[in-house]
Amino acid sequence: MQTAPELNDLIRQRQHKFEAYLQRGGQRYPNEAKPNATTAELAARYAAADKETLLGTPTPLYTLCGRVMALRLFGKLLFAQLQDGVGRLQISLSVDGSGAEVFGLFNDCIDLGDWVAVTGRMGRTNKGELTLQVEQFGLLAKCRHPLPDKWHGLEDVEARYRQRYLDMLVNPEVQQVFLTRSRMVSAIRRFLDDQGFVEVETPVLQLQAGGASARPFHTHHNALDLALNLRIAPELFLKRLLVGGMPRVYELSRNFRNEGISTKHNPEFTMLEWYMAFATREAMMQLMEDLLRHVVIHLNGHAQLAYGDHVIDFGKPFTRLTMRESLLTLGGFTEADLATVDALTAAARTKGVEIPSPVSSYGEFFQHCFETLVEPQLIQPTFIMDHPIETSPLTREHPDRPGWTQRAELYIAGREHAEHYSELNDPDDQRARFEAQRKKAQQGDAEAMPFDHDFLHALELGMPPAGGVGLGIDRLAMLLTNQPSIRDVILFPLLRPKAS
RNA sequence: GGGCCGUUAGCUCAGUGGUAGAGCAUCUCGCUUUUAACGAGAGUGUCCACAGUUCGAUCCUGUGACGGCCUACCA
Repeated sequence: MQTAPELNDLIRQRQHKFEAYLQRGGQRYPNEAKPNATTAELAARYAAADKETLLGTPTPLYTLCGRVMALRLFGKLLFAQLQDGVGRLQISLSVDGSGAEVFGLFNDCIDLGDWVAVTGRMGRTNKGELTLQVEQFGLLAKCRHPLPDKWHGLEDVEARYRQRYLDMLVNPEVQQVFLTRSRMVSAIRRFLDDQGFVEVETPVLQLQAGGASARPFHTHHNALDLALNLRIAPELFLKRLLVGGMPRVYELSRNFRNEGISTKHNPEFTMLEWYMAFATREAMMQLMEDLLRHVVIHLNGHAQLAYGDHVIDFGKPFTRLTMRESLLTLGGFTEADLATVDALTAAARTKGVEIPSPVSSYGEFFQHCFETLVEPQLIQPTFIMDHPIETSPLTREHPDRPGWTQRAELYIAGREHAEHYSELNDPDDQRARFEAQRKKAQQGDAEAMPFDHDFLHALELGMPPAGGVGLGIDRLAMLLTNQPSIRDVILFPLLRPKAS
């Protein structure tokens, strides 16, 4: 919300209270506040202390710093809730206990939302509530705007995303989501580090945005007068590091794709990619399974994760199906249906699959059938292997299954979460695929991958056989925090600016 | 990009073709043990914007802005 040029009454009242506080000797935005405890520490330390004990042997003086989040006034006594980022604790001020001057200053000048430092001793009320009995206080930072409803909080999703700070301060559970996300990322890093991987950082600003099929964001470097793109994937740089002799590397980083926004897509998103020399797709699948099981148990305490209406079990071995097998078992197709594109089209039509016109290649339509009929059923972690070569232009062909590739995608909760490959390291093959992409670009495909001569040069020096993985961090965070939209696990999701 | 829905007080929401209400928050008064404290009283609005229809529009119609959900591209 922009501050209106004319202050409304609620804002003016708060300013008047701030001015009154200053006139009565209060300090303006002091910098030296020093808490010696937190609400959570005191609640834990005195959890067992009863009222008489606290009265009989006074506790040390504690100073807490936090926001005033609730006020209950009884003439010469008041209770407030102090929120300090780790918890909430009741505080009280009274004419008897704090003195008329201190009580009056607080009562007259402190509003909901103000940051205060309060000093006092612990006690219990008649109802048994642990309470810091305040003897001195100071205003640290004034809250100059009225806060949302104490009961409902801030529910307007647009306001929550635009003003995440406000969302977090009135909806403390939002902080938990991002705390979980942070712990998840730490756990992933530790797991890979323990496996001998090295975390690296490769360019975000790239001459050519390669490594995926997506439209990039364009930018410009002034001093070099150079057109640059924000990366869409780190892949081609990480593979260069394999050439350079680093056998296990990963990058956990932001990527940028100039595409639509949805509950599953944000234009900037976080992806983990790792590459491991002398490893195959199968080894990558196993490592991914081990990683996810480790992270879920580490964060959750056990391997079963509630997500929406489902309970997802990371404890059992993940299901592994070729895409073809999944169409037979879960898609309801017969061997005969899968024999030709015409048979597949006819069978798909009876199942209500939308038929593109003209019907695409066998492989593209095959994958279309998979996405429509099978993907929504893949709630429990499932690896889908051997994609058609038509939909996987940069992947090794399967040595035993011509027309199919050594690729595997991990599906959880009906969504794609990770990709696993036996990486292509034959420079002649790679050159041919770059040529094919160049043709697509010339035909107007804005997502075709640019021809990367330097990458090809690196491959010509020899890249060891390797496995590679990409894992969507935001989507994993959605799973672990039980959030339905990617915007709920991104602190500041991209929104259109409001017209002023 | 397409479809559907939404936008009313600081917040959460009702509501009406005759210029609008509740709860919380705010203000005043009372109150020294509350837990969404309570009691009495008060104030609070560009009803998203613009245009049209109408004697009269917050309400009906159109256009636009922003958001949500679905869909498309994709991870």
